[in-house]
Amino acid sequence: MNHAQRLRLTIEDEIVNGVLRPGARLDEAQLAERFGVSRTPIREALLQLAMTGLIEVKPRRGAVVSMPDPARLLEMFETMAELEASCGRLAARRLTPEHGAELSAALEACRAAAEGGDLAEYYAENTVFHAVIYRASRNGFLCEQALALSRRLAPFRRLQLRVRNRVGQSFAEHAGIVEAILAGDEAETAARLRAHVLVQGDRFSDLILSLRRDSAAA
Amino acid sequence: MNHAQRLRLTIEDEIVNGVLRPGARLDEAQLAERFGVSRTPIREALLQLAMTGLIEVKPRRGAVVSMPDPARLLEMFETMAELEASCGRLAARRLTPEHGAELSAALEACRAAAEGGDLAEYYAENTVFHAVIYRASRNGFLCEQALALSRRLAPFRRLQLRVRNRVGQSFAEHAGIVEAILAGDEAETAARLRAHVLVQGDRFSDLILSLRRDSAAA
DNA sequence: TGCGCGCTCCTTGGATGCAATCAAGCCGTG
DNA sequence: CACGGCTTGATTGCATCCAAGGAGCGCGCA
Repeated sequence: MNHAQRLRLTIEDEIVNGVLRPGARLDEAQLAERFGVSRTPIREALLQLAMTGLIEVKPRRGAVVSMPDPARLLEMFETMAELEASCGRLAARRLTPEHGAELSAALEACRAAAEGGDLAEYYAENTVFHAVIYRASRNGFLCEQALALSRRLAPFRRLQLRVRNRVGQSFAEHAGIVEAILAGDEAETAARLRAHVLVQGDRFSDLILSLRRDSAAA
Repeated sequence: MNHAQRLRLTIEDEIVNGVLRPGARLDEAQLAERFGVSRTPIREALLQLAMTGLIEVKPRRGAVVSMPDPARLLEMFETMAELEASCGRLAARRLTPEHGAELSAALEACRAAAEGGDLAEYYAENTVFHAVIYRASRNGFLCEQALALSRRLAPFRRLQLRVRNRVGQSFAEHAGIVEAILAGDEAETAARLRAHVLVQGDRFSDLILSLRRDSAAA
């Protein structure tokens, strides 16, 4: 694969996984030195990331990891909720036995992680769970869109699970969602998924406070 | 604005407006000469367009305007239907008098174009009509996503209206959608919008045939 | 004559160098 | 002492140059 593509994936990973925080500056020369390449592939990678919305390039002022204001973040979460609801609705309509089994397995993994009390593990299994729903929509394109927005929101969702008792509540919602999908209830699935994702918007003041603290610490 | 940005917008426009057809090859040197710049900003523009999905760059083999296979195109239209349904649902819930007025005005413009029998004009007013619905969702991010996918599908939707009597039917559906939104009926709005967009998938064999003929002619 | 191998040329990918622009700091003046 | 303009420095943006990798073509061999 190309340098630019590998760099793009690497930088994207670092943003998604929280190594590079929202607001962090991305200096071309610095990145070039770090990866041992010239500025050209760095520039190409940054431009591509800018198109996905993960970073922003201000003309003549370089690139920074996107830090949407709270209002926009809320819009993004709402859009995520709509995408997930669509995936879930289609999954409920078209569920194959294979996807049903995957879904149940992912739910069990969430249960195990929740009972284990390991936040990082629950976060990972939660991600898998949602990805299974995307795939179960049996619409590859929609699945890609949902994954893309999910990655874009990852830096912010990461802060959500710390809210008190959120893990237990989240798992309960997961269980309800699976139940609705297995029952083939499209409307119920969509409604539950919407609510599940939007909770993160309801708890919004917490998130804003976390962001403020993070950027103050940086 | 930058050269790369202007080039991106220009090339994007040419793809959306059918000047550059799906499958067309995008030669860097050729484009560079045509726009009187070096290959660097051309490369940057092409990479950005690749991230939006409008074009595909194959390593060492250059860029071509994306030509999704029929199955993927169907997935894309289905996703578009879901996005539009979401926009419509939110619009029905949150409609302001201003957006209501815009919606009625856009509907009237569609009526005029439909009665005038001008396909190009109806196509334009149709685009405006849908854009008004996106905006009426009062979610700027969702609106952007819908517009982006809409542009990406434009090269293919363009072929749809030629289907016999489609304009009249399309307008009737528009009227029904506006009615549902003004009534604040979320579920009805979503259902009607889904059906409206998916008609383009139902007529799919026509589209495939058009594509085959076009690529044979090219 | 048909098939396979190798060569050459064309295209892309990356590096480097140069120019333009913006930001910040400094000096002068009111 | 404060404010404004200028200058300088750093950084981006573009052009040019070089290398590497395929694809197509021709030649040779069976």
